Amino acid sequence: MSERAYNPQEIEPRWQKRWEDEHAFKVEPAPGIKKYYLLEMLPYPSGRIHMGHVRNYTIGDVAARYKMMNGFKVLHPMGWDAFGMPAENAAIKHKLHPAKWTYDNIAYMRGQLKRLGCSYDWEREFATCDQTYYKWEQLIFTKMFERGWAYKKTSTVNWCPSCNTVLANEQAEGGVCWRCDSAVELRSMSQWYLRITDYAEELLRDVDEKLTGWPDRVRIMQREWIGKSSGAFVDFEIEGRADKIRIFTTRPDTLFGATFMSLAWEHPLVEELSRSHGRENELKELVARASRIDHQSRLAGTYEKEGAFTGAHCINPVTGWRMPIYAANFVVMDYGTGAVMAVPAHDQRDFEFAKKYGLELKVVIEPDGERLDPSTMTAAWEGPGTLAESGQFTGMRSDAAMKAIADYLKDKGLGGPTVTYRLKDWCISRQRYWGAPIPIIYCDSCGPVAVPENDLPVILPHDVEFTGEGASPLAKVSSFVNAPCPKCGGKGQRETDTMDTFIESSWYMFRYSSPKYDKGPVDKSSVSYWLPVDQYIGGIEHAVGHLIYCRYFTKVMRDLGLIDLDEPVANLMTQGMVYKDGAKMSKSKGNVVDPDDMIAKYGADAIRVFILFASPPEKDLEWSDQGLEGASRFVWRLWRLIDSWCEDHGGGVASDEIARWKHRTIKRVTEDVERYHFNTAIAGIMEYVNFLQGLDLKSVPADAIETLILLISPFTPHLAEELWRRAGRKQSVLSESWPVYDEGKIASSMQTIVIQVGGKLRDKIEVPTGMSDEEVKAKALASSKVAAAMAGKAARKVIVVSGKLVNIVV
RNA sequence: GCGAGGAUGGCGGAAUUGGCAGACGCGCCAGACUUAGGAUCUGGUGGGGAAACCCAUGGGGGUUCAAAUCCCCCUCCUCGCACCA
Repeated sequence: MSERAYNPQEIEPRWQKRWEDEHAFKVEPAPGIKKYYLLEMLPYPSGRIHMGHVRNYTIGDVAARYKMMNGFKVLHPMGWDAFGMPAENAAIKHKLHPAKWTYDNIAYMRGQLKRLGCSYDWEREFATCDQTYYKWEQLIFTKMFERGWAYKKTSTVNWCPSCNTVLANEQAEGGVCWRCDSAVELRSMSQWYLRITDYAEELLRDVDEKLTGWPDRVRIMQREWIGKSSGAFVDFEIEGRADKIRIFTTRPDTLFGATFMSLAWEHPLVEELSRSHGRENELKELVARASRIDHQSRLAGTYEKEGAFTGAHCINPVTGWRMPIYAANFVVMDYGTGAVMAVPAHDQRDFEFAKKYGLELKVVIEPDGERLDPSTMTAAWEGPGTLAESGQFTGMRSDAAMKAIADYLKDKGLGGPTVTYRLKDWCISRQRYWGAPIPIIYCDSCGPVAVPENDLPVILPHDVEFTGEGASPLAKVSSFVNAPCPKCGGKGQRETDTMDTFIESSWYMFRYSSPKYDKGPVDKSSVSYWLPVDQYIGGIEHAVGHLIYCRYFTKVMRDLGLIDLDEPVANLMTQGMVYKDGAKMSKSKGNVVDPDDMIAKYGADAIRVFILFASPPEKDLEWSDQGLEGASRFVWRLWRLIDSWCEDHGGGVASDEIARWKHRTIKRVTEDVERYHFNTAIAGIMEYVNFLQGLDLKSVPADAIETLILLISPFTPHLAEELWRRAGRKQSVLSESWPVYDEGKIASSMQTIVIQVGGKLRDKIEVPTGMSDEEVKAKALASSKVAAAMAGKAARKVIVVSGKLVNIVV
């Protein structure tokens, strides 16, 4: 056998260069031709790609190449989510400028992606830290500001008193600073917010109506994240004061049973009420303990419910009951209004609290067939029932009373029906350098003013000192800070916070449609051709964050008139993680497998085969060096088979059997690729290869081999191109059509029928295809094995499944 | 606690509609070629049994001629949410 050794280290770079030189993956809109937008989630340029990236991009690349061969114009772009903290940390630690660190990383990682052989249109590449990108993001922000969709509000941030800096939540886990382990403090700061809650209802509705191509798991997570809850609000008068306490409840039917009031300890009224009643010491102790409850025990619910009486009372608006006002550690400030009317007889938390502090219970819902006695109850009754001691509503069913009481409150001006969302407005201020500057100038006389479009972008200044201390690094750059007011020309100071990097990744999929467009964020006609994304692929970890924000931005951009689209992504796939030795790959565990090493040793095609074959895309994948060896062996086998055939083939004529195998394999691989079952698609190709290997290659016709090359091309693109030329073809496999199967050629003249007796396999017979059920039944009953199994008993019933099986019931 | 998903050989996994359980691959065993094999090729490989056969898809029950697949109960694992009023 004369054979040339398979040499991926030579073949792969050669084909990668050729694709690049020939702009093989460059696409432009072609009206009238079907398009396909395939997108993988924007990577952060951390330095090197990891196996999770390899998996993500390999899955995407197979789908992209498959669609190309099916005649689609495929938009398959790649770029960089380039702003963010790691760049700044590198600057602090290694004295590298974040821009240099970032662009160096991008250059290296771009090379890695090219070595994987992915089919990206590199001419559309951009980094989100490019001025030409964030300029348009700043424009979108100013338009939102002008409409009141972006606003400032005071809220708390994590502050490390030792490092003298603001910490992100992930840097303050467990309430300690990630760098120095000091206890983290909370500080009030004025920050920018986006009114995502204005879109809560539409975001929720479209989860059901428009995200039909998304996994249910993600849709459920989004629904819960938005967290819509219907109920009523009620205003309670405070004794001796003009202001009121507003509460939200999902159980207005229990209003007549409200006997005290619970406020979050951060509630603005708590301190004032306690002070005016001389009870600030008691409150201080509660706050000291409550603010120390860490995230872990809050989740586990392992801390005790406790509270502090403020000394003040409010009045139940329907009963006139004097309700003591407590600060309670289990009421959270950032849901509803941070105030809860306590109904101890019908809410378990309130029940426990009332027992601890000796507060009164009032039963207002009687369960069916049972009478509740406040003095002997051991738990709250939270179920439905008939209203008792509830004025005009007494005797009404609780479900009907919910609406009736809410409507009554509205009539009397005491409250009314309302809905509450768990979703909160999006805080986008970051006290960081490496982000897009928020384009606002504070003027002493005009207040905050948006930077006009002509003055955009507000460029991030290059020369900044990175100490890791202080609040916003930009605040120390006077040349940046001082700027005239765009309105009155007077003295002004720039906003020195930068934007959350989730903003960049919220609209990049639109920018890819017209990445060089310089008259606005996007060219509307390009967006209408390419969008929505037909297939989006990425990690499940973005199920609520990124995937809600980009949906929100789509609606905002639509309402700003920039695009005509309600949802950015038609179909979503969330791929599983890559593990090694049962754990997520990480430097600290020392179980990282470096893609570069593997490419150098086995070639990209072998890695692609391994990663696709080892597990279906949605499931987690366990890395296996032996599995990779096996994939590599298969690639070698493919090479040898086809190479040997090219060396010496005798113009064979297709036998029925070869044709049957060919068409059957095309069918199987096509159907499996369509539903993203790449592991079984590859298994099907392996079986075909096993079959061909058993033949005298001289008898194998060209179409059998050519079909094989085309079928493997999305999986092992370099190998396919090389072998395609070897087989005498001049054009790239990319310009070939995906093979088509002929159902008529798949059918065999004989078929195997399984014979069961009492549901157990007893024999198999070969019959001509299309034999009638009656004849098959007769043949089955004639089998000697069947006779033995029946042991002389008569058949009570015979079930025949055409072309498949006969089951004889005795 | 609530919600979602899952459990199939030594391992990864397959079985599209209820119809031959274990495709394909890894590993392992045997053989061929070989100075050599961690290369390549051939064959074997769920468990028990000499065999006929029997047992087997986390455990238990059920529906059905027929169940990995449908229904009920239970165990364990993974993920998400969580004092949300």
